[in-house]
Amino acid sequence: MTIFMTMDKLINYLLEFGQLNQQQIDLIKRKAQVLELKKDDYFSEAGKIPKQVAFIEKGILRVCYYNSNGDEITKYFIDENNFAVDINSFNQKIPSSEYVQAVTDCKLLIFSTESLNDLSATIIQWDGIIYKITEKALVEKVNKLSPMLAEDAKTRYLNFLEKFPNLANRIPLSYLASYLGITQSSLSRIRKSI
Amino acid sequence: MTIFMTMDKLINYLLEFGQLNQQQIDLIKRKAQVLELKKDDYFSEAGKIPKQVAFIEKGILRVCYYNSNGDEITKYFIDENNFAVDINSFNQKIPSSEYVQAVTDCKLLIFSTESLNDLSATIIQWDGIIYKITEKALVEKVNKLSPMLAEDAKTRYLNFLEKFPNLANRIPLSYLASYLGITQSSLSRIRKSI
DNA sequence: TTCATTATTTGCCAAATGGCAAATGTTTTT
DNA sequence: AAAAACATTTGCCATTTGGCAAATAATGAA
Repeated sequence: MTIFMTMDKLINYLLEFGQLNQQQIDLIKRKAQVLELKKDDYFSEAGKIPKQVAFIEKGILRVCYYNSNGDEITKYFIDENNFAVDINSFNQKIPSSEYVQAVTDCKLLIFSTESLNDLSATIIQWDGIIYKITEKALVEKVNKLSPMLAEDAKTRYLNFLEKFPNLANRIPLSYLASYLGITQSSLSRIRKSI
Repeated sequence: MTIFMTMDKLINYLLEFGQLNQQQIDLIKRKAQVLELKKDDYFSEAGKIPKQVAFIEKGILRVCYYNSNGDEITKYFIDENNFAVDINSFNQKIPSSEYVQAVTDCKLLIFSTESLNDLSATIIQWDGIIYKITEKALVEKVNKLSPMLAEDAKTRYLNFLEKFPNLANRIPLSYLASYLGITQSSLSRIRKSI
């Protein structure tokens, strides 16, 4: 084991969206920092201006917020091989209204604002790659959410189980219930019925 | 009235996302074409590769698709001062799975793939502006859909009424019901209860 | 281990929504 | 105008989900 990490997942992921030569890849690796989060740790918090973007190499994060009613709502879960950031707050440099929290132990590769600026200035394809990644992630979220409206809660739960096997019983009911748009009691009954 | 259209809405909209000089503005205007759609006309159809992007200067479009059950689902409505396109299919040049249809008479400004390429090649800020617009539109869609899951159908209907006053009674029940994720009968009853 | 705290399940009943078919209303065609 | 086609409303009843509180289970602290 050397001090040079492979960061294979990150690099392979980036290469899906554009070409990079070895020199560029090395630069990207130098700019990334490893951050390990324990279950329940926060990656970023509401009220703060996000200063980092995370690539999830291992583990699962969730994005949540408090609605006008004071209820904590899980907006979505993000799993391995995806970037996590409140994109709006990050770009506009305004305080986030969301929390990003580890729901399992996580290994993240993080990029600071400055690192991203450097990469953007040095690697000509960088902005295009980031643009494609962002767009794809957002389109996926819309396409995921949209049909959920028409599904009943049981179907939504089963789809969640399919996407995140093993997770359902390791996170608080409240996380999952609010993501599914139902009460904890209802989720508990749905669980029992399966 | 000269042959030079003002296209003020489009230009003002673009200027929200970046600076453009007069020469660039004139070029953009020359690349845009006016397209008037009658209520119920399609701007683009599932199965075809989208070759145009539309800016809605007047009117309202809806994006819809058929789910695995064969039901026609309205994914969302798009109103004035927004761009409309199946971004995924457009960028990847793959057949769309969605229809984009006028739900009122519309006046659109359309850009062809070639025009957009020209603009991208000529106006240095173009890609950045389009990127910001795309990102904002997608983030808005996610932020709109996400809380709908937890709302009851009546609340979703009232929110729709607020955003699109006057539209609810001018479009088929089925468009609205499928957007709200409920049956037509339920929507009819909700209407009556208000 | 025991107690205290927190999370989950359950019972009970009310409210929301769906499914289906018939009735009514509207639009289009002939 | 009459008929046909289509859209919306309504009745009836089943199913889903919510609200609330109590019971039970799981977790963490003393």
